[in-house]
Amino acid sequence: MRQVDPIRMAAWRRSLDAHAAVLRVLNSELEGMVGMPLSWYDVLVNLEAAPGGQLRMSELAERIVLSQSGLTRLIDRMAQAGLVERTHCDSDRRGRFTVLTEEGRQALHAAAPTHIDGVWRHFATHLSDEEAATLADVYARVDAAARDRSVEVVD
Amino acid sequence: MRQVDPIRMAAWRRSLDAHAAVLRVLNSELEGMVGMPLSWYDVLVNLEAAPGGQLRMSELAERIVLSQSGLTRLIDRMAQAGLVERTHCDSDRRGRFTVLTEEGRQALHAAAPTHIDGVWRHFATHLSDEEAATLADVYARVDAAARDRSVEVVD
DNA sequence: TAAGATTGACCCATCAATCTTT
DNA sequence: AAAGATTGATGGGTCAATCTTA
Repeated sequence: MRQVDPIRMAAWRRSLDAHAAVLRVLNSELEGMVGMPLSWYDVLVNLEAAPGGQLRMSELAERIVLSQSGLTRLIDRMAQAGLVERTHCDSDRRGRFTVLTEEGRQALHAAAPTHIDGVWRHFATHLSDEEAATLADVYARVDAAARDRSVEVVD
Repeated sequence: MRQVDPIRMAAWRRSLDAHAAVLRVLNSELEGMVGMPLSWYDVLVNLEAAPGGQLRMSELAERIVLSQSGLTRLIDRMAQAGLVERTHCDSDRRGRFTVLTEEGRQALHAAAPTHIDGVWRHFATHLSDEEAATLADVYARVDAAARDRSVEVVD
């Protein structure tokens, strides 16, 4: 069992609280301005960045860090709202694609300015260039390690 | 409306995903090893650090970034399990205190090694000393700004 | 009237079980 | 039997309304 030094523990606690606080504000602003929860926005962003505007359910679930069942229900609601559609995968008929609709693309573009402005005001404006680079670097490593628990060694 | 440069946006997205992934692992490990969710652990840590092992509901809600109603229900469950008790505040009888019980203190000490070890393996071990100091510093500013939305200026 | 806390109605996520396809 | 996705049961969170005390 390892100990964690005070500086690293402070980094952990501060980042936890700050993330919770920022997420709460961003969610509330996006919901209030364009009536869209942040979880929907994340799905739309990932779909638009994907080739053909479509992703497998399992792939999408992994990207937005959501359980498969949680994603099924999230996509249910978004499909109900017309922002995405489901199609079958020809090569493997167990799988399904979630496809961005034109309406979904427009909703994303309508929401983006509010969201990006919020990220600026509540997060990015507080970082120097060096700090931003450090965060991007650090969290790329942390993220990769947490997602790939098979490399976990008790040490 | 501001734009956010690619480095800061990368810092934001990476930190979001990494936090979600790390929280998921820590929660799962704590739940599996000692049968306690992370939300309970956070409450216990805050109570133990407070003078007299007690905090007002509103104060506790703010610290763990939870709505007041959410906290009421969280404390309901923890009191049911015997880890905390509620008392009334003499000077202002609208308010109530949540007090750490001896059982709660023991549960915290039983859970701490697992949690601290998890924070080390999934987060702290990936940071250099300089990076840890940077994160603690950055998130102290971000947290303060997000909590105090009254200082928010559209700019 | 306002503040602190709680409750009711509702939304959303997870685990375990299930169904289909490989 | 295993993988991809979905469903049922359940736990836990938020907003708006309510109750009590200041």
